[in-house]
Amino acid sequence: MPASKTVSSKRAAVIKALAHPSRLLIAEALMDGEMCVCDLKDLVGADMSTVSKHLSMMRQAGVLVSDKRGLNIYYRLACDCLGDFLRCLDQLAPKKAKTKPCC
Amino acid sequence: MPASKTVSSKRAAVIKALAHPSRLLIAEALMDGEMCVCDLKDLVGADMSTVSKHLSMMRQAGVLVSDKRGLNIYYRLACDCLGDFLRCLDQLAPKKAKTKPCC
DNA sequence: GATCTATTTGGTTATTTAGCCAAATAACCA
DNA sequence: TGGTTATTTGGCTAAATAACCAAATAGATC
Repeated sequence: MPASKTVSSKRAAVIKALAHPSRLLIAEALMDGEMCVCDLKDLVGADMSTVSKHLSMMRQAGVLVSDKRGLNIYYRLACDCLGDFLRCLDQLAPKKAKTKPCC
Repeated sequence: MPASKTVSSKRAAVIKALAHPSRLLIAEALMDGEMCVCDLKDLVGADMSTVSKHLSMMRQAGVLVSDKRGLNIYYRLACDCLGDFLRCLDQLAPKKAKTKPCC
């Protein structure tokens, strides 16, 4: 496997961690600050075990960081740059239709 | 389905278009300028039909734009902002290990 | 019009992913 | 200690994805 491909694999794993509606929703919500799993479960509207698996996948990819306090586990974005990342996204997939698709 | 979720679905589709080693490799290569399918096939090292399906998926997501000239079809990035997007990625998934994972 | 070339499309198969339920774990409180 | 709450893990099934091959399409060129 060429070096350029293994690099792309690592990077693709990070992107994949955001490439699901629920996971992206979680990432967007965490831009405003940390949240615990039960709050994220309410946000996503899925089984807590499902949300938990999304979260551990995002943590493993390096996108999220977790922190246990009392009974709750709080998750937050690992990197501020994710905000820019998501804003770039809006240029490609705008919430409201524009005359030109991008840029 | 809540509005925030449909928005996340559209955005997730864009991210998904980059969330595969071959597709990311393609996007990275296209940062240097347009390429035709047969060149991208050599880059990725997969069957041309496989590459073609990746490309049409990326085009549908709004990430790529294509342009037919003569017998060839040339693909290029739809948006310059993708460069920033990928650079942010490097902070989360660096090519070389850093002491701290991010930021 | 026939043929060549580049690309896409359709079909099939193997693999991966996402979801839920039930059970396990871990921390707190009585 | 035993119970309660929050979260994770394991197991299973259904759905989505990626890969290949073969066939179809669409332009060039003869």
